[in-house]
Amino acid sequence: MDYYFANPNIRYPNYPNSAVNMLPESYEFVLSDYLMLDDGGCDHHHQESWSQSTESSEKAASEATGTFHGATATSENDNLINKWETGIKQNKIAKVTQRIAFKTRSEVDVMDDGYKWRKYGKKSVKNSPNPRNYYKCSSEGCNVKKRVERDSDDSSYVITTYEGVHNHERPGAAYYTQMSLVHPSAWPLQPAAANSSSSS
DNA sequence: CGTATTTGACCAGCGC
DNA sequence: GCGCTGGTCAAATACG
Repeated sequence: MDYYFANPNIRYPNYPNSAVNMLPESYEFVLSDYLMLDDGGCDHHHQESWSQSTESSEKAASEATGTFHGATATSENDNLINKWETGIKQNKIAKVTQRIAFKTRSEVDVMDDGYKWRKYGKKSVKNSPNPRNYYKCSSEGCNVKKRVERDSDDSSYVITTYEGVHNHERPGAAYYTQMSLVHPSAWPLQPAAANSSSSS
Protein backbone atom coordinates (compact mmCIF):
# COMPACT_ATOMS: atom_id res chain seq x y z
CA MET A 1 0.00 0.00 0.00
CA ASP A 2 1.39 3.34 -1.00
CA TYR A 3 0.83 6.58 0.76
CA TYR A 4 1.98 10.11 0.47
CA PHE A 5 3.42 11.97 3.36
CA ALA A 6 1.84 15.23 4.25
CA ASN A 7 3.11 18.38 5.85
CA PRO A 8 0.93 20.76 7.83
CA ASN A 9 2.45 23.71 6.00
CA ILE A 10 1.27 22.54 2.65
CA ARG A 11 -1.40 24.54 0.92
CA TYR A 12 -3.77 21.86 -0.19
CA PRO A 13 -6.18 22.34 -3.01
CA ASN A 14 -9.79 22.54 -2.03
CA TYR A 15 -8.96 24.11 1.24
CA PRO A 16 -11.40 26.99 1.82
CA ASN A 17 -8.76 29.68 2.24
CA SER A 18 -6.78 28.54 -0.69
CA ALA A 19 -6.96 30.47 -3.92
CA VAL A 20 -7.37 27.31 -5.89
CA ASN A 21 -10.69 26.75 -4.21
CA MET A 22 -12.10 29.60 -6.25
CA LEU A 23 -11.58 27.60 -9.37
CA PRO A 24 -14.17 25.23 -10.76
CA GLU A 25 -13.89 21.65 -9.69
CA SER A 26 -12.98 20.28 -13.03
CA TYR A 27 -9.72 18.57 -12.51
CA GLU A 28 -9.26 15.08 -11.33
CA PHE A 29 -6.68 14.28 -8.80
CA VAL A 30 -6.16 11.91 -5.98
CA LEU A 31 -4.53 13.15 -2.88
CA SER A 32 -3.27 10.36 -0.73
CA ASP A 33 -1.42 11.44 2.31
CA TYR A 34 0.06 9.31 4.94
CA LEU A 35 0.49 11.09 8.21
CA MET A 36 2.62 9.47 10.83
CA LEU A 37 1.38 10.43 14.24
CA ASP A 38 2.89 9.33 17.47
CA ASP A 39 -0.04 9.71 19.78
CA GLY A 40 1.61 7.99 22.70
CA GLY A 41 1.69 10.88 25.10
CA CYS A 42 -1.45 12.64 24.00
CA ASP A 43 -0.33 15.80 25.76
CA HIS A 44 1.97 17.33 23.21
CA HIS A 45 0.93 19.58 20.38
CA HIS A 46 -0.01 17.62 17.36
CA GLN A 47 1.99 19.78 15.02
CA GLU A 48 5.10 18.35 16.55
CA SER A 49 3.90 14.88 15.78
CA TRP A 50 4.02 15.25 12.08
CA SER A 51 6.74 13.40 10.37
CA GLN A 52 7.49 12.98 6.77
CA SER A 53 9.59 10.91 4.49
CA THR A 54 10.82 12.40 1.28
CA GLU A 55 11.88 9.18 -0.34
CA SER A 56 8.61 7.50 0.40
CA SER A 57 6.81 10.51 -0.97
CA GLU A 58 8.78 10.29 -4.15
CA LYS A 59 8.19 6.60 -4.40
CA ALA A 60 4.48 7.11 -3.98
CA ALA A 61 4.55 9.91 -6.49
CA SER A 62 6.22 7.74 -9.04
CA GLU A 63 3.55 5.13 -8.61
CA ALA A 64 0.67 7.54 -8.70
CA THR A 65 -1.31 7.53 -11.88
CA GLY A 66 -1.15 11.01 -13.25
CA THR A 67 -2.41 12.69 -10.16
CA PHE A 68 -1.73 15.75 -8.19
CA HIS A 69 -0.23 15.11 -4.79
CA GLY A 70 1.10 17.00 -1.84
CA ALA A 71 4.78 17.73 -1.63
CA THR A 72 7.01 18.08 1.34
CA ALA A 73 8.39 21.52 0.65
CA THR A 74 6.17 24.54 0.49
CA SER A 75 7.77 26.00 -2.60
CA GLU A 76 7.52 22.72 -4.41
CA ASN A 77 3.97 22.40 -3.33
CA ASP A 78 3.13 25.85 -4.61
CA ASN A 79 4.54 24.73 -7.89
CA LEU A 80 2.29 21.70 -7.86
CA ILE A 81 -0.70 23.81 -7.02
CA ASN A 82 0.09 26.04 -9.93
CA LYS A 83 0.09 23.01 -12.14
CA TRP A 84 -3.17 21.96 -10.59
CA GLU A 85 -4.68 25.35 -11.30
CA THR A 86 -3.45 25.18 -14.85
CA GLY A 87 -5.03 21.78 -15.20
CA ILE A 88 -8.31 23.13 -13.94
CA LYS A 89 -8.20 26.05 -16.30
CA GLN A 90 -7.60 23.68 -19.15
CA ASN A 91 -10.62 21.77 -17.94
CA LYS A 92 -8.87 18.50 -18.36
CA ILE A 93 -10.77 16.09 -16.23
CA ALA A 94 -14.09 16.22 -14.53
CA LYS A 95 -14.00 14.82 -11.08
CA VAL A 96 -12.34 15.62 -7.80
CA THR A 97 -11.63 12.98 -5.29
CA GLN A 98 -9.44 13.15 -2.30
CA ARG A 99 -8.11 10.58 0.06
CA ILE A 100 -5.95 11.04 3.10
CA ALA A 101 -4.69 8.32 5.38
CA PHE A 102 -3.39 8.68 8.89
CA LYS A 103 -1.43 6.21 10.88
CA THR A 104 -1.77 6.84 14.57
CA ARG A 105 -0.41 5.06 17.55
CA SER A 106 -3.47 4.71 19.69
CA GLU A 107 -5.23 2.26 21.92
CA VAL A 108 -8.66 3.35 20.84
CA ASP A 109 -9.66 2.47 17.32
CA VAL A 110 -11.83 5.41 16.51
CA MET A 111 -10.81 8.89 17.58
CA ASP A 112 -12.98 11.93 18.09
CA ASP A 113 -12.16 14.16 15.13
CA GLY A 114 -14.95 16.65 15.69
CA TYR A 115 -17.21 15.21 13.04
CA LYS A 116 -20.17 12.97 13.55
CA TRP A 117 -19.82 9.59 11.90
CA ARG A 118 -22.27 6.81 11.29
CA LYS A 119 -20.87 3.33 11.04
CA TYR A 120 -22.21 1.42 8.08
CA GLY A 121 -20.00 -1.57 7.62
CA LYS A 122 -17.29 -3.81 8.87
CA LYS A 123 -15.13 -6.14 6.85
CA SER A 124 -12.22 -8.39 7.47
CA VAL A 125 -9.49 -7.75 4.95
CA LYS A 126 -7.18 -10.24 3.34
CA ASN A 127 -3.77 -9.44 4.74
CA SER A 128 -4.79 -8.34 8.17
CA PRO A 129 -6.15 -10.18 11.17
CA ASN A 130 -8.02 -7.02 12.10
CA PRO A 131 -11.34 -5.93 10.67
CA ARG A 132 -11.84 -2.72 8.76
CA ASN A 133 -14.63 -0.41 9.81
CA TYR A 134 -16.54 1.88 7.48
CA TYR A 135 -17.98 5.22 8.54
CA LYS A 136 -19.90 7.92 6.75
CA CYS A 137 -20.22 11.54 7.81
CA SER A 138 -23.70 11.91 9.23
CA SER A 139 -24.04 15.52 8.18
CA GLU A 140 -26.73 15.72 5.55
CA GLY A 141 -25.44 15.98 2.03
CA CYS A 142 -21.88 15.35 3.09
CA ASN A 143 -20.48 12.27 1.46
CA VAL A 144 -17.20 12.02 3.29
CA LYS A 145 -16.32 8.51 4.34
CA LYS A 146 -13.64 7.10 6.50
CA ARG A 147 -12.18 3.69 7.06
CA VAL A 148 -10.57 2.64 10.28
CA GLU A 149 -8.39 -0.40 10.68
CA ARG A 150 -5.47 -1.55 12.75
CA ASP A 151 -2.12 -1.86 11.08
CA SER A 152 -1.62 -5.50 10.22
CA ASP A 153 2.11 -5.18 10.88
CA ASP A 154 1.85 -3.40 14.18
CA SER A 155 -1.55 -3.51 15.79
CA SER A 156 -0.65 -0.67 18.12
CA TYR A 157 -1.20 1.62 15.15
CA VAL A 158 -4.53 2.62 13.77
CA ILE A 159 -4.87 3.54 10.10
CA THR A 160 -7.64 6.01 9.42
CA THR A 161 -8.43 6.86 5.82
CA TYR A 162 -10.60 9.82 4.94
CA GLU A 163 -12.18 10.00 1.53
CA GLY A 164 -13.77 13.15 0.18
CA VAL A 165 -14.09 16.71 1.39
CA HIS A 166 -16.54 17.88 4.00
CA ASN A 167 -19.02 20.37 2.64
CA HIS A 168 -19.51 21.91 6.06
CA GLU A 169 -17.54 23.18 9.00
CA ARG A 170 -16.50 20.92 11.75
CA PRO A 171 -19.33 21.31 14.27
CA GLY A 172 -18.49 23.63 17.14
CA ALA A 173 -14.75 23.23 17.18
CA ALA A 174 -11.88 25.61 17.34
CA TYR A 175 -8.84 24.52 15.50
CA TYR A 176 -5.35 25.74 15.19
CA THR A 177 -4.61 28.35 12.59
CA GLN A 178 -1.72 26.34 11.38
CA MET A 179 -3.84 23.29 11.08
CA SER A 180 -6.32 25.19 9.00
CA LEU A 181 -3.70 25.22 6.31
CA VAL A 182 -4.34 21.57 5.86
CA HIS A 183 -7.21 19.92 4.16
CA PRO A 184 -10.22 19.73 6.50
CA SER A 185 -9.99 15.98 6.57
CA ALA A 186 -6.62 16.37 8.19
CA TRP A 187 -7.94 18.16 11.23
CA PRO A 188 -8.76 15.21 13.42
CA LEU A 189 -5.45 15.33 15.12
CA GLN A 190 -6.48 16.57 18.50
CA PRO A 191 -7.17 14.18 21.31
CA ALA A 192 -10.81 13.84 22.24
CA ALA A 193 -10.23 15.84 25.40
CA ALA A 194 -9.51 19.02 23.48
CA ASN A 195 -12.91 18.78 21.94
CA SER A 196 -15.06 18.40 25.04
CA SER A 197 -13.26 20.55 27.54
CA SER A 198 -14.89 23.81 26.50
CA SER A 199 -18.44 23.01 27.52
CA SER A 200 -17.94 22.05 31.14
C1' DC B 1 -39.41 4.80 21.75
C1' DG B 2 -36.14 6.91 18.69
C1' DT B 3 -31.56 6.41 17.15
C1' DA B 4 -27.13 4.17 16.44
C1' DT B 5 -24.75 -0.11 15.64
C1' DT B 6 -24.21 -4.78 14.26
C1' DT B 7 -23.73 -8.14 10.89
C1' DG B 8 -24.90 -11.21 7.16
C1' DA B 9 -26.46 -10.46 2.48
C1' DC B 10 -25.70 -8.40 -1.61
C1' DC B 11 -23.10 -6.35 -5.32
C1' DA B 12 -19.37 -4.75 -8.38
C1' DG B 13 -14.71 -5.05 -10.02
C1' DC B 14 -10.90 -7.79 -11.12
C1' DG B 15 -7.79 -11.68 -12.07
C1' DC B 16 -7.51 -16.19 -13.61
C1' DG C 1 -17.55 -17.31 -16.58
C1' DC C 2 -16.35 -18.03 -11.95
C1' DG C 3 -14.64 -17.13 -7.60
C1' DC C 4 -12.39 -13.97 -4.57
C1' DT C 5 -12.22 -9.54 -2.40
C1' DG C 6 -13.62 -5.14 -0.78
C1' DG C 7 -17.38 -1.92 -0.23
C1' DT C 8 -22.33 -1.03 0.88
C1' DC C 9 -27.11 -2.06 2.26
C1' DA C 10 -30.51 -2.90 5.46
C1' DA C 11 -33.04 -5.74 8.80
C1' DA C 12 -32.36 -6.93 13.34
C1' DT C 13 -30.66 -5.67 17.49
C1' DA C 14 -28.70 -2.85 21.20
C1' DC C 15 -28.73 1.23 23.67
C1' DG C 16 -30.00 5.81 25.78
